[in-house]
Amino acid sequence: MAITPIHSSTALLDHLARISRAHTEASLEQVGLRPRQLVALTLLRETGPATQQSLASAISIDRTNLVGLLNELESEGLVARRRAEDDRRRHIVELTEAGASKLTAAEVALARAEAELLHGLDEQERQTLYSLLQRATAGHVVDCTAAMHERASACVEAAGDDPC
Amino acid sequence: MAITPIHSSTALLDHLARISRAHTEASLEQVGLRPRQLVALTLLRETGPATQQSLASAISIDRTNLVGLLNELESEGLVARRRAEDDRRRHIVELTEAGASKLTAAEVALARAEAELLHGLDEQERQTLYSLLQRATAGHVVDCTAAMHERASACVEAAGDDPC
DNA sequence: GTCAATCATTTGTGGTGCACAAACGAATTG
DNA sequence: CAATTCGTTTGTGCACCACAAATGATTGAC
Repeated sequence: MAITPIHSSTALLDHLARISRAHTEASLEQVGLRPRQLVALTLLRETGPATQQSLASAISIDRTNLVGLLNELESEGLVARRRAEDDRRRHIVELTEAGASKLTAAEVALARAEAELLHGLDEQERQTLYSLLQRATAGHVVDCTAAMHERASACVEAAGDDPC
Repeated sequence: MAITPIHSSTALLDHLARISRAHTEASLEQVGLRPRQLVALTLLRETGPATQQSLASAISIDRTNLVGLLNELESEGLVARRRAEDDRRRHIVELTEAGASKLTAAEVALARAEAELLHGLDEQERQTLYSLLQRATAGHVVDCTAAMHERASACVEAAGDDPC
């Protein structure tokens, strides 16, 4: 008989995300980012340049709310919008170098807050958690073919840009 | 040299919690609970009867917001408030049988939505995720001694109440 | 060349959840 | 008896969000 957990992760996810927000908000403020901006920059780094449609889908927000989010990030030079060459209706959004730096700085700033947040877990377990979260969220990214096309040509440029 | 993840879990936690909410809201609505209520009932089950102060701390919400939350849960018979015998200023909040049933029903209803949410993980990984989330959140529960005292006497009554 | 459809934008409304503040009454403590 | 604690009430404002309608630029089908 298959063992399935009778208790669901939903409430705990919600709860931990909320505790996380409380722990990390001061660090994020120091770096000058808000939670939603951090998520957007993180997903943009992971997915690579994307259309607004695919980015909205990846972040799971309404495209009208995405416009405002990108306006803020663009006005700070953290992302850039440019017209797709093959369809000028579309914008391709990409992380700028300033954005990548800011994201790295944010993660450095968050490290201590996150160590506190996850103090009940050891180092190995923290890495397991990150990996599981990454794979769970990766299962929900939707790529439009146009964005995939752009990514193919952007990959070469981005190859030397890995923040590791 | 210790390897520490350069990327933090904060953004992914936030993101997965948000996707989770989108996936599970229909199921929760069917059961007649809101996300915040689910979290409160879940933590109440895990911590046992608690003062409002310790519950607010466990859920990480302002005590003035907790009042409204408990009013809703109490009016539906899902929790009960009673005065602490040794300090009538305090209320002890506990899950009722109706509340425990509703929570179990909610988890059953959420099972499919959660399977979709976590389709990128296998069964073992889902259980690992649950365990890590539980231990990460457990590290943040603050118990007042009065609540602990109440729990000692409530434990015997609750022993036959485990929904497993 | 025209028209329908698409992409992004703008403007707007209303909602949830939340932090924070001030004030209050009941109850406890010293 | 006064200070403190616990919970409550009322209030404000913010971040984030879903949803709707309308618009202009652009593309694609015919």
